[in-house]
Amino acid sequence: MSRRLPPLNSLKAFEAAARHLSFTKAADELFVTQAAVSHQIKSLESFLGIKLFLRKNRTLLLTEEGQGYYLDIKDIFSSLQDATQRLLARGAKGAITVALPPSFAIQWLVPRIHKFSAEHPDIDVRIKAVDFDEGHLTDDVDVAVYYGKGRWNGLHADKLHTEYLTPICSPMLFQSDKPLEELDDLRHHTLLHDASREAWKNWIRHFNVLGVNVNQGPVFSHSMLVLQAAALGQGIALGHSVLARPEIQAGRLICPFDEKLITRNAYYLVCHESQADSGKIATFRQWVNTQVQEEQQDDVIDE
Amino acid sequence: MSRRLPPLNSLKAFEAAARHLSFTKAADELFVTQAAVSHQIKSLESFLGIKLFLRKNRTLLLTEEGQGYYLDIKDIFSSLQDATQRLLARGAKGAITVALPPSFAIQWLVPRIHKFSAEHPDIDVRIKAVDFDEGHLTDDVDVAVYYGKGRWNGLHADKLHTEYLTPICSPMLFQSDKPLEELDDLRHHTLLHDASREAWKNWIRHFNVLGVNVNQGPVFSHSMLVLQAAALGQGIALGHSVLARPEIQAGRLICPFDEKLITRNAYYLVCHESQADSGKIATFRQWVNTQVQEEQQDDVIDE
DNA sequence: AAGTTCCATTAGTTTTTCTAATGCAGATGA
DNA sequence: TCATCTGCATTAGAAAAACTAATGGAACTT
Repeated sequence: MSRRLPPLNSLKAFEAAARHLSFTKAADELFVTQAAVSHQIKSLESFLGIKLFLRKNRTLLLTEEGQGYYLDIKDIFSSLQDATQRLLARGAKGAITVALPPSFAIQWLVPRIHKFSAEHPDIDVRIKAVDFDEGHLTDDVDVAVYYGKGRWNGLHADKLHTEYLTPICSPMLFQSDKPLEELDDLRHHTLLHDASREAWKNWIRHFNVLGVNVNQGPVFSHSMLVLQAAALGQGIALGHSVLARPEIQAGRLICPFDEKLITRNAYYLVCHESQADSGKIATFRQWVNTQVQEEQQDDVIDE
Repeated sequence: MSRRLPPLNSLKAFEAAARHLSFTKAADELFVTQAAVSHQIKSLESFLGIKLFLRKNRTLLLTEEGQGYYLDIKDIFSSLQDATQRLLARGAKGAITVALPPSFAIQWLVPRIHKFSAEHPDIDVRIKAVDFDEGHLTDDVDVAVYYGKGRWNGLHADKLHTEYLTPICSPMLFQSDKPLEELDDLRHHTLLHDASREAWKNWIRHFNVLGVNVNQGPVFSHSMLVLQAAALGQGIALGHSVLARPEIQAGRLICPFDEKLITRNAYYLVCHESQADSGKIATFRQWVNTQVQEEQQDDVIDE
């Protein structure tokens, strides 16, 4: 296939120059200098071996050949514009797949997603709960929620909530005969653990709580299970503020203490850097960020 | 007009990569490395914010969006190809205007131009005789014949004939009673001058001819008039080999001496450098050069 | 398990494109 | 009619884009 195409960037200059019949105006439009346009046109003319413009005294005219070529090129640019527009429109709607840990899905995204769907009926959201791994941003997943420090290579990450850890338990437990007045009273209670006992261990150490055996109490594989156990009065969990929030607001869980340990990790909404700012992904990111902001403002007002 | 066009050169890479479904093959086609294609595609995808390819294990696939875009882009490139082809075809035929001195037109081009027209019926030749000036390669003149040293700024020049000057006169004069056996006999004859008397002056000096008064004899404004005067037996002209040739061949003029002074100047076919190698101008140049070559070969054989 | 095949990435080079400063020629205008 | 302006061309050098060579990784093949 003999594809001797003209230098494409020169065509851009040619189209503008022919439209304005002025190199200077074309240059303004393209945000370059008049000299740049002059160079480009010259290189196009010399590639084609055909004069496209007649440089008259003070006006610029198209040659016959130039006129004909301009009409063609104009259409071609317009087609390209259309095609690109269609592509972008297509990228702006359709399905978006979100991968995230089940607990975050249940406690945060699912209760809110209907609002997104109402605002953006074009975008069909698919929620894919995955056991946490940080490798889920694959071909069929557009965005994911990761828990971590916010630095992933080649990925764009929006921090969602500033999280803290605080003990939570059923209100029944709080009213029971075992005291829960001060931190040291934790020694009388069962601790409920999430995946490992590290979280409680850090918390206890940080607030210098005495007499607590952190190695006791059941370990659950998922945060949701811990919350469930706590709600059922089986012990005291160390609640993530974000995940526990709905249960606390519903009154099924309470925070017996005011001590809050701000975590170094947080939930992040991540996507490929290159896709962060366009189409449906940008739309989704924007919506999520707005949600989070509104909630954190509410928190401030609550306190 | 919001023209956010994608980077045009990336589109070239995209089209090839999508057609081959392989960056490596696209790179081969475009005579670049695979890395270059990879970069271009990446920049296009990041401009659009949309993944165009799925990089699978060992195969490359277009995404849905990429597929749609490819079909559009393919057509666009093909339109561009067509438009450019049409333009070049148009540049290859149509009218060609030649500006040249009247004498050269009459003695050389006009007698031969019918051959060109026969070989290239698409090209309509227009001959514009102009009094010599070297400024005639303007907008409506495609090629010109200049007399000079062959160096004109920004112009392409093909040397036509190696010229020499030698006295010429009517055969009648040669047979008359005034002798014309050796150079010094020139003193007995009228010299016919072309525009100025410099030419004869140089010739006389170069061959060390004695006793000739160069300041005598009529001066004519055009070479043609000198030839005409010589043919009518009014004196001895200093003939340009190229211009006098037809008259000599026809027997209306003869060269009484063998002394020939090769000129520093010559006739050149000139055109704009940028247009020299394409379209009808290239065709015309090629034809003229062929003519000249054939004639000079004939000359060699004649001698 | 070693060898392939393809694409991605990195750093550095080459090429292209652009700019700033002038030049030039033909209007325009006092 | 002389100075000024407007618009394109040209030049040399700066900036940006494109490309290369080398290397790495992942998933096939043998």
